Amino acid sequence: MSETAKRARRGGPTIADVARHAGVSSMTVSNVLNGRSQRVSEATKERVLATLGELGYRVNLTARHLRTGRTGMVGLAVPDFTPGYYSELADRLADRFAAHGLRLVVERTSGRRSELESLSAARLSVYDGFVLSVVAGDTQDLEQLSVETPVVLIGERTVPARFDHVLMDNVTGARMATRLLIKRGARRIALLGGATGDGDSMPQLRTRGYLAAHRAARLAIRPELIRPGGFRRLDGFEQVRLLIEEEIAFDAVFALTDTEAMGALTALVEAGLRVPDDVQVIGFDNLSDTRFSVPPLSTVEPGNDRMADAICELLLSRMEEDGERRPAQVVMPAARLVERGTTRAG
Amino acid sequence: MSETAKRARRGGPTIADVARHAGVSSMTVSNVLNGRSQRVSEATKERVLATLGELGYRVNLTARHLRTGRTGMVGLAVPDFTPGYYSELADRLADRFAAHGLRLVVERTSGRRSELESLSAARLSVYDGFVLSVVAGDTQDLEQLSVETPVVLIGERTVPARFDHVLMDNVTGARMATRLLIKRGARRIALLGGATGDGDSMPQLRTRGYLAAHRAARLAIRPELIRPGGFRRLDGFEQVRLLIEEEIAFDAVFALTDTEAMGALTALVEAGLRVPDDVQVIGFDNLSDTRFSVPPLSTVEPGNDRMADAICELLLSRMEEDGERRPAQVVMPAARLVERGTTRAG
DNA sequence: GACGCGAGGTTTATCGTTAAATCTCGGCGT
DNA sequence: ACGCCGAGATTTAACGATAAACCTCGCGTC
Repeated sequence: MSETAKRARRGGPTIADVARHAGVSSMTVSNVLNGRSQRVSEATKERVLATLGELGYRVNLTARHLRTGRTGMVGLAVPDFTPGYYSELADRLADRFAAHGLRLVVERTSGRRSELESLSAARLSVYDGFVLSVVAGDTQDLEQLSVETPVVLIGERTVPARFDHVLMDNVTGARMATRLLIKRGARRIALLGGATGDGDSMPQLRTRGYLAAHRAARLAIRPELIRPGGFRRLDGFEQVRLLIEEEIAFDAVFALTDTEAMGALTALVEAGLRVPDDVQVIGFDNLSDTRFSVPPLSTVEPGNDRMADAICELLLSRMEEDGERRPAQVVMPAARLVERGTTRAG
Repeated sequence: MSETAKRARRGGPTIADVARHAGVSSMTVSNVLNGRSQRVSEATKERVLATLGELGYRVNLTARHLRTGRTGMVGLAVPDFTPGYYSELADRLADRFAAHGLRLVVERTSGRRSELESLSAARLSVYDGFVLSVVAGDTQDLEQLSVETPVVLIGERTVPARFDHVLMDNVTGARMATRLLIKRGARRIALLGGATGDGDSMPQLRTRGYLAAHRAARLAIRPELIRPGGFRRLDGFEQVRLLIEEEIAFDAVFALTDTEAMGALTALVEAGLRVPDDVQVIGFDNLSDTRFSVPPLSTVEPGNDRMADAICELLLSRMEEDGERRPAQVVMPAARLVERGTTRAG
């Protein structure tokens, strides 16, 4: 009776229920569940397994977690769910963690708040490990963040030295991209999403590469070609339209992200400009979609697979029994150019 | 000493630690934490709050969950992180649940296994509610799925009547899209991603709408125009290329998803065909990106916002104290045409 | 015959939090 | 003087699973 009431209130049968039905102790059931077969005879094991199936038992992960301290879940915080760099990263990471018996779950760093909200709160306690992208977050907040959950940071910001950190070589990548455009004949390269200043945000770093390539080639920097704004498809589209509308001459576009480059491409086609004959275009990130634009987009491959590998390895090593002691590491794979159809042939 | 050891082993301070430092009982701390201020005097409250900050206490969600049965988390299972439709859905849902103090976390229904893996296992026990898209999953498996966690299904498959279910009007939407193309003069409409047969998978349903519109217009159905395959950008791109290569005449394209339509658009442009003059194009889903293609894509809006509303409402009502009794509901918002630049003007 | 040993169990004590019941004590009505 | 009240706390008992310590035999050994 009280048992029925319990069942109705919440949850299915517990280990104790199974134990009672099978005429054994809870621990024996637990041992069967966890495959500790040395401690259980073949006969009892059979009996327990039968009862397990009969009652439709499901392990309660929350309880197990409280006791063992492991959930088998790794969290990934992304700025938003829209497809692009982070969804591809998520897929890559999910594969890798799955290979280690861990499941990846993705959370959005809620719209307006800083990422830190998603850390500082107790939210982390649910995960065995956490991957956090530091985009808008303030380095300050990170400093005073104390968590026991292993964390790997991704992103370009300078972060406290105690964190493992995986990042792209933004400056070099951007310099390579710009240099390629110059080498292929471009003289007036529009920079979409650019941001000057000596901070270390992604746009600032990539802009720095853009500027460095210009200086190296002794090419004048034209401030009117550095277009600020977001990095979405729409932003690329609008910035190119504005350039044309304002009659600012340009013969190449370096968009800070592939998504933005795709938008730029669209605007160019719409305006009747030929790519790469009239205007060359290059992006950054090497998203899988970029192979299927027209023409296929030239871009910077920031070492996506190596980054995913590194994130996974670093986090796993921290999650091990005594991996806590190892000093924090910084991994920055080399960037590489992918020349496709939006830049002229060498 | 033993306290230090404990701290070092795992986790920060517990309620008990705080209580000891503040010279009160655990319950008093708990009451302060949960804002049950009627039970705590102003003075003690101050003291506890001070100690809380001093020790850097963070609530352990797992323990709370075990005790209260609530996590404050809602799960969403998607087939992949990358496709556009699910990312947009996830963003929509995250906003809505956030407004109710719940956080949405997204899981991938692991690559090859059926979605049911993500349900049948204990994984669900972590969530207060779960949204599951039934794409490849077998209806059979769903039948024998017994969980206490409230679940809302999304997707086109017929599902057991005991589940709340939100779906698109695939047939009508596809019929409307096809009819529009015919009305605008199309006579040979290629169907990308089509699948005949009387199943109720998304492609089959949308194909049914395509066929129905043809019959209604007494327009011959040409089997060579029904192109099977996936629904990604690449698939749309390749199918159009194949059509051209095989010299199959067509004057319109109905792509089963917007993503695929974008790929088709690219291939058409590349082939020098003008849209919508030579070939009209229409997609399905009304992804936000489609506004920024060239020309902007005409498409079918399946009622995305209403679907998100419905999913949220249904799940929330099930999550309430005694919402379990309400009979299961099926919600299917009306589809609506969005005429943009890839179809001719009326 | 005392002892050790290991296979196959069971008991006990938590993990951190909270619902519910219980305690304490000064004030107040009759 | 006695009972009652209620604000402000405390104590107790879970939630479900499991690590660690502890039983209990039957059997082989010196």
